[in-house]
Amino acid sequence: MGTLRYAVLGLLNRKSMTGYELTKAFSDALSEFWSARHSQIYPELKSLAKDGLVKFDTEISGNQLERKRYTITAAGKKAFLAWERADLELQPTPKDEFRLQLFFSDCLSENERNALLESHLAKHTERLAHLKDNQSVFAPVESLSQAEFSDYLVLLGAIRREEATCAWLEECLQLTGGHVQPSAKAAKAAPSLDTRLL
Amino acid sequence: MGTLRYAVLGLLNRKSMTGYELTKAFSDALSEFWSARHSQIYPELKSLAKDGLVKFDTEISGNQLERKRYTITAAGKKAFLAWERADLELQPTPKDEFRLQLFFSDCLSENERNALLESHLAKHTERLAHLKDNQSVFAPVESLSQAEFSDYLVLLGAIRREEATCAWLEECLQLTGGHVQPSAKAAKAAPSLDTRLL
DNA sequence: GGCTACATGTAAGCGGTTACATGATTTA
DNA sequence: TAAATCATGTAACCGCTTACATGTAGCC
Repeated sequence: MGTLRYAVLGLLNRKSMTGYELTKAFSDALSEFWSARHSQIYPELKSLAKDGLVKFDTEISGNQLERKRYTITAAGKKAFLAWERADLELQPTPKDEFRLQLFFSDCLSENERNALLESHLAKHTERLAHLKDNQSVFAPVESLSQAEFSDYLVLLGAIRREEATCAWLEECLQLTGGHVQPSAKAAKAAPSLDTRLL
Repeated sequence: MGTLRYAVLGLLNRKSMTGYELTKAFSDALSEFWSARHSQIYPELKSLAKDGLVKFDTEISGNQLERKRYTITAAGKKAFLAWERADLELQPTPKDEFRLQLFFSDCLSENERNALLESHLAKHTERLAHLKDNQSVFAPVESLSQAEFSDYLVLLGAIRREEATCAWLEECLQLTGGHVQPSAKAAKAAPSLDTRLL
Protein backbone atom coordinates (compact mmCIF):
# COMPACT_ATOMS: atom_id res chain seq x y z
CA MET A 1 0.00 0.00 0.00
CA GLY A 2 2.92 2.33 0.71
CA THR A 3 1.12 4.30 3.40
CA LEU A 4 4.38 5.17 5.14
CA ARG A 5 5.20 7.49 2.25
CA TYR A 6 2.11 9.55 2.88
CA ALA A 7 2.64 9.67 6.61
CA VAL A 8 6.10 11.13 6.00
CA LEU A 9 4.86 13.47 3.28
CA GLY A 10 2.03 14.63 5.53
CA LEU A 11 4.45 15.57 8.27
CA LEU A 12 6.84 17.27 5.85
CA ASN A 13 3.87 19.10 4.35
CA ARG A 14 3.42 20.79 7.73
CA LYS A 15 7.07 21.70 8.08
CA SER A 16 10.59 20.69 7.03
CA MET A 17 12.17 18.12 9.32
CA THR A 18 15.16 15.83 9.76
CA GLY A 19 14.89 12.04 9.87
CA TYR A 20 15.43 12.19 13.59
CA GLU A 21 12.60 14.67 14.08
CA LEU A 22 10.31 12.56 11.91
CA THR A 23 11.11 9.53 14.04
CA LYS A 24 10.07 11.46 17.13
CA ALA A 25 6.86 12.61 15.44
CA PHE A 26 5.93 8.98 14.77
CA SER A 27 6.43 8.00 18.40
CA ASP A 28 4.57 11.09 19.67
CA ALA A 29 1.86 12.60 17.50
CA LEU A 30 1.16 9.63 15.22
CA SER A 31 1.60 6.82 17.72
CA GLU A 32 -2.12 6.36 18.24
CA PHE A 33 -2.71 5.26 14.63
CA TRP A 34 0.65 4.72 12.89
CA SER A 35 4.17 3.70 13.79
CA ALA A 36 7.59 3.57 12.16
CA ARG A 37 11.14 3.22 13.46
CA HIS A 38 14.14 5.14 12.23
CA SER A 39 15.32 2.01 10.40
CA GLN A 40 12.26 2.34 8.21
CA ILE A 41 12.18 6.11 7.97
CA TYR A 42 15.71 6.75 6.68
CA PRO A 43 15.36 4.38 3.71
CA GLU A 44 11.91 5.84 2.98
CA LEU A 45 13.35 9.36 2.88
CA LYS A 46 16.02 8.16 0.47
CA SER A 47 13.34 6.64 -1.74
CA LEU A 48 11.17 9.77 -1.59
CA ALA A 49 14.17 11.92 -2.56
CA LYS A 50 14.97 9.56 -5.45
CA ASP A 51 11.39 10.00 -6.70
CA GLY A 52 11.62 13.79 -6.39
CA LEU A 53 8.88 14.07 -3.78
CA VAL A 54 11.21 15.56 -1.17
CA LYS A 55 14.60 17.29 -1.25
CA PHE A 56 17.11 17.91 1.50
CA ASP A 57 19.73 20.41 2.60
CA THR A 58 22.65 19.32 4.72
CA GLU A 59 23.14 21.40 7.83
CA ILE A 60 25.94 21.31 10.38
CA SER A 61 24.95 21.07 14.01
CA GLY A 62 27.78 22.11 16.35
CA ASN A 63 31.21 21.61 14.75
CA GLN A 64 30.83 18.64 12.43
CA LEU A 65 27.62 16.66 13.03
CA GLU A 66 25.76 16.48 9.75
CA ARG A 67 22.02 16.69 9.63
CA LYS A 68 19.73 16.46 6.62
CA ARG A 69 16.69 18.70 6.69
CA TYR A 70 14.03 17.35 4.33
CA THR A 71 11.53 19.59 2.54
CA ILE A 72 8.50 18.51 0.49
CA THR A 73 8.58 19.43 -3.22
CA ALA A 74 5.72 20.55 -5.47
CA ALA A 75 5.50 16.99 -6.81
CA GLY A 76 5.44 15.73 -3.23
CA LYS A 77 2.58 18.05 -2.29
CA LYS A 78 0.63 16.89 -5.29
CA ALA A 79 1.12 13.22 -4.45
CA PHE A 80 0.22 13.82 -0.82
CA LEU A 81 -2.95 15.74 -1.61
CA ALA A 82 -4.11 13.04 -4.01
CA TRP A 83 -3.83 10.49 -1.21
CA GLU A 84 -5.34 12.86 1.35
CA ARG A 85 -8.45 13.33 -0.78
CA ALA A 86 -8.76 9.65 -1.80
CA ASP A 87 -11.79 7.65 -0.69
CA LEU A 88 -9.83 4.88 1.05
CA GLU A 89 -11.18 1.35 1.21
CA LEU A 90 -12.04 -0.01 4.62
CA GLN A 91 -9.06 -2.02 5.75
CA PRO A 92 -9.69 -5.59 6.91
CA THR A 93 -10.36 -5.85 10.65
CA PRO A 94 -6.97 -5.87 12.36
CA LYS A 95 -5.73 -8.99 14.09
CA ASP A 96 -6.44 -9.22 17.78
CA GLU A 97 -4.72 -11.85 19.88
CA PHE A 98 -6.97 -11.31 22.89
CA ARG A 99 -10.12 -11.91 20.90
CA LEU A 100 -8.54 -15.07 19.51
CA GLN A 101 -7.82 -16.19 23.05
CA LEU A 102 -11.38 -15.39 24.11
CA PHE A 103 -12.76 -17.25 21.09
CA PHE A 104 -11.10 -20.44 22.33
CA SER A 105 -11.90 -19.79 25.99
CA ASP A 106 -14.68 -22.38 26.10
CA CYS A 107 -11.96 -24.86 27.12
CA LEU A 108 -11.30 -22.85 30.30
CA SER A 109 -13.20 -22.75 33.58
CA GLU A 110 -15.45 -19.78 34.34
CA ASN A 111 -12.88 -18.51 36.80
CA GLU A 112 -10.07 -18.66 34.28
CA ARG A 113 -12.08 -16.89 31.63
CA ASN A 114 -13.14 -14.20 34.08
CA ALA A 115 -9.52 -13.67 35.13
CA LEU A 116 -8.55 -13.03 31.49
CA LEU A 117 -11.43 -10.60 31.03
CA GLU A 118 -10.69 -8.73 34.28
CA SER A 119 -6.99 -8.41 33.52
CA HIS A 120 -7.67 -7.12 30.05
CA LEU A 121 -10.27 -4.69 31.31
CA ALA A 122 -7.80 -3.26 33.83
CA LYS A 123 -5.26 -2.61 31.07
CA HIS A 124 -7.75 -0.91 28.77
CA THR A 125 -9.09 1.18 31.63
CA GLU A 126 -5.59 2.45 32.26
CA ARG A 127 -5.02 3.24 28.59
CA LEU A 128 -8.30 5.13 28.52
CA ALA A 129 -7.18 7.23 31.49
CA HIS A 130 -3.96 8.19 29.65
CA LEU A 131 -5.91 9.22 26.57
CA LYS A 132 -8.26 11.37 28.64
CA ASP A 133 -5.23 13.06 30.20
CA ASN A 134 -4.10 13.97 26.69
CA GLN A 135 -7.55 15.24 25.84
CA SER A 136 -7.60 17.60 28.82
CA VAL A 137 -4.73 19.69 27.40
CA PHE A 138 -6.86 20.77 24.43
CA ALA A 139 -8.60 24.12 24.57
CA PRO A 140 -12.40 24.17 24.17
CA VAL A 141 -13.30 22.74 20.75
CA GLU A 142 -14.63 26.04 19.38
CA SER A 143 -11.29 27.79 19.80
CA LEU A 144 -9.01 25.18 18.22
CA SER A 145 -6.98 25.92 15.08
CA GLN A 146 -7.51 23.72 12.01
CA ALA A 147 -4.48 21.54 12.80
CA GLU A 148 -5.40 21.20 16.48
CA PHE A 149 -8.96 20.32 15.52
CA SER A 150 -7.79 17.40 13.35
CA ASP A 151 -5.63 16.17 16.22
CA TYR A 152 -8.62 16.43 18.51
CA LEU A 153 -10.90 14.36 16.27
CA VAL A 154 -8.36 11.56 16.05
CA LEU A 155 -7.77 11.56 19.79
CA LEU A 156 -11.51 11.45 20.31
CA GLY A 157 -11.61 8.36 18.10
CA ALA A 158 -9.01 6.64 20.27
CA ILE A 159 -10.99 7.53 23.40
CA ARG A 160 -14.27 6.28 21.97
CA ARG A 161 -12.61 3.04 20.93
CA GLU A 162 -11.19 2.42 24.40
CA GLU A 163 -14.51 3.29 26.01
CA ALA A 164 -16.26 0.79 23.76
CA THR A 165 -13.66 -1.88 24.52
CA CYS A 166 -14.05 -1.36 28.27
CA ALA A 167 -17.84 -1.43 28.00
CA TRP A 168 -17.66 -4.64 25.95
CA LEU A 169 -15.39 -6.37 28.48
CA GLU A 170 -17.73 -5.37 31.30
CA GLU A 171 -20.65 -6.72 29.28
CA CYS A 172 -18.76 -10.00 28.81
CA LEU A 173 -18.19 -10.30 32.55
CA GLN A 174 -21.84 -9.65 33.21
CA LEU A 175 -22.95 -12.18 30.58
CA THR A 176 -20.52 -14.75 31.91
CA GLY A 177 -21.98 -14.25 35.36
CA GLY A 178 -25.43 -14.69 33.94
CA HIS A 179 -24.35 -17.69 31.92
CA VAL A 180 -22.77 -19.91 34.56
CA GLN A 181 -24.74 -22.49 36.46
CA PRO A 182 -25.58 -21.52 40.07
CA SER A 183 -22.92 -23.91 41.42
CA ALA A 184 -20.18 -22.45 39.17
CA LYS A 185 -21.47 -18.97 40.02
CA ALA A 186 -20.71 -19.56 43.68
CA ALA A 187 -17.16 -20.64 42.72
CA LYS A 188 -16.57 -17.19 41.22
CA ALA A 189 -15.64 -15.90 44.67
CA ALA A 190 -13.29 -18.82 45.32
CA PRO A 191 -9.65 -18.08 46.32
CA SER A 192 -8.21 -19.29 42.99
CA LEU A 193 -9.37 -16.16 41.20
CA ASP A 194 -7.93 -13.80 43.77
CA THR A 195 -4.54 -15.51 43.82
CA ARG A 196 -4.37 -15.42 40.05
CA LEU A 197 -5.11 -11.73 39.90
CA LEU A 198 -2.93 -10.55 42.79
CA MET B 1 5.03 -13.61 18.36
CA GLY B 2 4.01 -16.83 16.67
CA THR B 3 0.30 -16.41 17.30
CA LEU B 4 -0.61 -18.34 14.15
CA ARG B 5 0.58 -21.53 15.87
CA TYR B 6 -1.97 -21.08 18.62
CA ALA B 7 -4.77 -20.22 16.24
CA VAL B 8 -4.12 -23.49 14.41
CA LEU B 9 -3.70 -25.47 17.63
CA GLY B 10 -6.91 -23.96 18.99
CA LEU B 11 -8.85 -25.11 15.96
CA LEU B 12 -7.27 -28.58 16.01
CA ASN B 13 -8.02 -28.78 19.72
CA ARG B 14 -11.71 -28.64 18.84
CA LYS B 15 -11.42 -31.26 16.14
CA SER B 16 -9.02 -32.84 13.63
CA MET B 17 -8.90 -31.04 10.29
CA THR B 18 -7.07 -30.90 6.98
CA GLY B 19 -5.08 -27.86 5.86
CA TYR B 20 -7.88 -27.03 3.48
CA GLU B 21 -10.49 -27.10 6.24
CA LEU B 22 -8.27 -24.96 8.47
CA THR B 23 -7.98 -22.43 5.67
CA LYS B 24 -11.76 -22.24 5.46
CA ALA B 25 -12.03 -21.84 9.24
CA PHE B 26 -9.73 -18.82 9.08
CA SER B 27 -11.84 -17.15 6.42
CA ASP B 28 -15.10 -17.98 8.21
CA ALA B 29 -15.05 -18.28 11.98
CA LEU B 30 -11.82 -16.44 12.75
CA SER B 31 -12.02 -13.73 10.10
CA GLU B 32 -13.24 -11.09 12.53
CA PHE B 33 -9.99 -11.17 14.55
CA TRP B 34 -7.39 -13.26 12.71
CA SER B 35 -6.51 -14.19 9.15
CA ALA B 36 -4.19 -16.56 7.34
CA ARG B 37 -3.97 -17.89 3.81
CA HIS B 38 -3.23 -21.44 2.80
CA SER B 39 0.30 -20.39 1.83
CA GLN B 40 0.92 -19.63 5.49
CA ILE B 41 -1.06 -22.52 6.95
CA TYR B 42 0.60 -25.42 5.13
CA PRO B 43 4.13 -24.45 6.20
CA GLU B 44 2.88 -23.84 9.75
CA LEU B 45 1.38 -27.33 9.89
CA LYS B 46 4.68 -28.75 8.70
CA SER B 47 6.48 -26.84 11.44
CA LEU B 48 3.98 -27.91 14.11
CA ALA B 49 4.38 -31.55 13.06
CA LYS B 50 8.17 -31.22 13.18
CA ASP B 51 7.85 -29.93 16.77
CA GLY B 52 5.54 -32.79 17.72
CA LEU B 53 2.55 -30.58 18.52
CA VAL B 54 0.38 -32.12 15.83
CA LYS B 55 0.44 -35.39 13.84
CA PHE B 56 -1.31 -36.35 10.63
CA ASP B 57 -2.81 -39.32 8.87
CA THR B 58 -2.99 -39.46 5.11
CA GLU B 59 -6.44 -40.24 3.75
CA ILE B 60 -7.56 -40.91 0.20
CA SER B 61 -10.49 -38.94 -1.08
CA GLY B 62 -12.04 -40.50 -4.17
CA ASN B 63 -9.55 -42.65 -6.11
CA GLN B 64 -6.18 -41.02 -5.55
CA LEU B 65 -6.45 -37.51 -4.09
CA GLU B 66 -4.34 -37.42 -0.92
CA ARG B 67 -5.47 -35.47 2.07
CA LYS B 68 -3.68 -35.04 5.39
CA ARG B 69 -5.87 -34.94 8.45
CA TYR B 70 -4.07 -33.22 11.32
CA THR B 71 -4.67 -34.07 14.96
CA ILE B 72 -3.37 -32.26 18.01
CA THR B 73 -0.99 -34.26 20.26
CA ALA B 74 -0.72 -34.21 24.06
CA ALA B 75 2.27 -31.86 23.74
CA GLY B 76 0.21 -29.68 21.44
CA LYS B 77 -2.65 -29.49 23.92
CA LYS B 78 -0.24 -28.54 26.66
CA ALA B 79 1.33 -25.77 24.57
CA PHE B 80 -2.07 -24.48 23.51
CA LEU B 81 -3.48 -24.39 27.05
CA ALA B 82 -0.42 -22.53 28.33
CA TRP B 83 -1.06 -19.82 25.73
CA GLU B 84 -4.82 -19.88 26.31
CA ARG B 85 -4.33 -19.19 30.02
CA ALA B 86 -1.56 -16.61 29.56
CA ASP B 87 -2.13 -13.01 30.61
CA LEU B 88 -1.35 -11.45 27.22
CA GLU B 89 0.14 -7.99 26.97
CA LEU B 90 -1.98 -5.31 25.34
CA GLN B 91 -0.85 -5.13 21.75
CA PRO B 92 0.10 -1.69 20.39
CA THR B 93 -2.81 0.15 18.80
CA PRO B 94 -3.14 -1.17 15.25
CA LYS B 95 -2.33 1.05 12.29
CA ASP B 96 -5.27 2.88 10.79
CA GLU B 97 -4.90 4.59 7.45
CA PHE B 98 -8.18 6.48 7.75
CA ARG B 99 -7.21 8.05 11.07
CA LEU B 100 -3.90 9.04 9.52
CA GLN B 101 -5.79 10.68 6.68
CA LEU B 102 -8.07 12.45 9.13
CA PHE B 103 -5.10 13.60 11.19
CA PHE B 104 -3.76 15.48 8.15
CA SER B 105 -7.18 16.69 7.01
CA ASP B 106 -6.60 20.24 8.24
CA CYS B 107 -5.20 20.91 4.75
CA LEU B 108 -8.61 20.13 3.21
CA SER B 109 -11.74 22.24 2.95
CA GLU B 110 -14.65 21.54 5.28
CA ASN B 111 -16.53 19.98 2.40
CA GLU B 112 -13.71 17.66 1.54
CA ARG B 113 -13.24 16.54 5.12
CA ASN B 114 -16.96 15.95 5.53
CA ALA B 115 -17.03 13.87 2.36
CA LEU B 116 -14.31 11.60 3.77
CA LEU B 117 -16.15 11.25 7.07
CA GLU B 118 -19.49 10.54 5.40
CA SER B 119 -18.03 7.95 3.05
CA HIS B 120 -16.29 6.17 5.88
CA LEU B 121 -19.39 6.25 8.03
CA ALA B 122 -21.42 4.63 5.26
CA LYS B 123 -18.94 1.77 5.00
CA HIS B 124 -18.85 1.13 8.73
CA THR B 125 -22.63 1.29 8.94
CA GLU B 126 -22.81 -1.43 6.34
CA ARG B 127 -20.27 -3.61 8.13
CA LEU B 128 -22.24 -3.19 11.33
CA ALA B 129 -25.39 -4.38 9.59
CA HIS B 130 -23.61 -7.54 8.41
CA LEU B 131 -22.38 -8.27 11.93
CA LYS B 132 -25.86 -7.86 13.36
CA ASP B 133 -27.14 -10.30 10.76
CA ASN B 134 -24.62 -12.83 12.08
CA GLN B 135 -25.71 -12.12 15.63
CA SER B 136 -29.34 -12.81 14.87
CA VAL B 137 -28.62 -16.49 14.13
CA PHE B 138 -27.56 -17.11 17.73
CA ALA B 139 -30.06 -18.60 20.15
CA PRO B 140 -30.88 -16.61 23.33
CA VAL B 141 -27.68 -16.19 25.38
CA GLU B 142 -28.90 -18.37 28.26
CA SER B 143 -29.25 -21.43 26.05
CA LEU B 144 -25.88 -21.31 24.24
CA SER B 145 -23.29 -24.07 24.62
CA GLN B 146 -19.84 -23.17 25.93
CA ALA B 147 -18.31 -22.99 22.43
CA GLU B 148 -21.23 -20.97 21.04
CA PHE B 149 -21.02 -18.62 24.01
CA SER B 150 -17.35 -17.82 23.28
CA ASP B 151 -18.24 -17.16 19.66
CA TYR B 152 -21.02 -14.89 20.81
CA LEU B 153 -18.78 -12.80 23.09
CA VAL B 154 -16.28 -12.20 20.30
CA LEU B 155 -19.00 -11.28 17.81
CA LEU B 156 -20.42 -8.90 20.39
CA GLY B 157 -17.00 -7.26 20.60
CA ALA B 158 -16.95 -6.72 16.85
CA ILE B 159 -20.43 -5.21 17.00
CA ARG B 160 -19.58 -2.89 19.88
CA ARG B 161 -16.46 -1.75 18.05
CA GLU B 162 -18.37 -0.94 14.87
CA GLU B 163 -21.06 0.85 16.86
CA ALA B 164 -18.40 2.97 18.58
CA THR B 165 -16.73 3.76 15.25
CA CYS B 166 -20.02 4.87 13.71
CA ALA B 167 -20.87 6.97 16.78
CA TRP B 168 -17.42 8.59 16.65
CA LEU B 169 -17.73 9.45 12.94
CA GLU B 170 -21.15 10.98 13.56
CA GLU B 171 -19.67 12.97 16.43
CA CYS B 172 -16.90 14.21 14.12
CA LEU B 173 -19.44 15.38 11.57
CA GLN B 174 -21.38 17.18 14.27
CA LEU B 175 -18.23 18.81 15.67
CA THR B 176 -17.12 19.81 12.20
CA GLY B 177 -20.46 21.43 11.65
CA GLY B 178 -20.09 23.26 14.92
CA HIS B 179 -16.53 24.18 14.16
CA VAL B 180 -16.84 25.87 10.77
CA GLN B 181 -17.32 29.59 10.40
CA PRO B 182 -20.88 30.66 9.45
CA SER B 183 -19.80 31.41 5.87
CA ALA B 184 -18.17 28.02 5.44
CA LYS B 185 -21.17 26.43 7.14
CA ALA B 186 -23.43 27.75 4.41
CA ALA B 187 -21.11 26.20 1.81
CA LYS B 188 -21.77 22.77 3.34
CA ALA B 189 -24.95 22.51 1.31
CA ALA B 190 -23.18 23.59 -1.88
CA PRO B 191 -23.41 21.30 -4.96
CA SER B 192 -19.72 20.30 -4.76
CA LEU B 193 -20.40 17.98 -1.82
CA ASP B 194 -23.31 16.27 -3.50
CA THR B 195 -21.46 15.68 -6.72
CA ARG B 196 -18.51 14.24 -4.84
CA LEU B 197 -20.69 11.80 -2.96
CA LEU B 198 -22.95 10.71 -5.81
C1' DG C 1 -16.95 -30.74 -21.45
C1' DG C 2 -16.57 -27.11 -18.44
C1' DC C 3 -17.02 -25.03 -14.01
C1' DT C 4 -16.53 -25.02 -9.17
C1' DA C 5 -14.74 -26.82 -5.21
C1' DC C 6 -11.24 -29.79 -3.16
C1' DA C 7 -6.44 -30.20 -2.11
C1' DT C 8 -1.41 -29.09 -1.36
C1' DG C 9 2.42 -27.07 -1.93
C1' DT C 10 6.59 -23.22 -3.22
C1' DA C 11 8.76 -18.55 -4.32
C1' DA C 12 9.27 -13.68 -4.69
C1' DG C 13 8.64 -9.69 -2.49
C1' DC C 14 6.87 -6.16 0.99
C1' DG C 15 6.37 -3.96 5.35
C1' DG C 16 8.06 -4.12 9.60
C1' DT C 17 11.08 -5.23 13.92
C1' DT C 18 15.35 -6.08 16.17
C1' DA C 19 19.88 -5.76 16.23
C1' DC C 20 24.22 -4.12 14.52
C1' DA C 21 27.17 -0.15 13.83
C1' DT C 22 29.08 4.46 14.48
C1' DG C 23 29.87 8.82 16.15
C1' DA C 24 28.86 13.95 17.92
C1' DT C 25 26.58 17.10 21.26
C1' DT C 26 24.57 18.50 25.38
C1' DT C 27 23.73 18.31 30.16
C1' DA C 28 24.25 16.88 34.92
C1' DT D 1 33.51 12.43 32.72
C1' DA D 2 29.56 9.90 32.29
C1' DA D 3 24.98 9.60 30.67
C1' DA D 4 21.33 11.03 27.80
C1' DT D 5 20.16 12.71 23.55
C1' DC D 6 21.13 13.86 18.86
C1' DA D 7 21.95 11.85 14.41
C1' DT D 8 22.27 8.48 10.49
C1' DG D 9 22.64 4.58 8.52
C1' DT D 10 22.66 -1.10 7.34
C1' DA D 11 21.54 -6.19 7.85
C1' DA D 12 19.13 -10.21 9.30
C1' DC D 13 15.00 -11.94 10.05
C1' DC D 14 9.78 -12.53 10.54
C1' DG D 15 4.97 -12.51 9.25
C1' DC D 16 2.31 -12.09 5.62
C1' DT D 17 0.51 -11.41 0.66
C1' DT D 18 0.54 -12.39 -4.08
C1' DA D 19 1.57 -15.17 -7.48
C1' DC D 20 3.22 -19.41 -9.31
C1' DA D 21 2.39 -24.32 -9.82
C1' DT D 22 -0.17 -28.62 -10.11
C1' DG D 23 -3.64 -31.84 -10.08
C1' DT D 24 -8.34 -34.39 -8.53
C1' DA D 25 -13.37 -34.77 -7.68
C1' DG D 26 -18.07 -33.64 -8.07
C1' DC D 27 -21.71 -31.52 -10.44
C1' DC D 28 -24.46 -29.52 -14.25
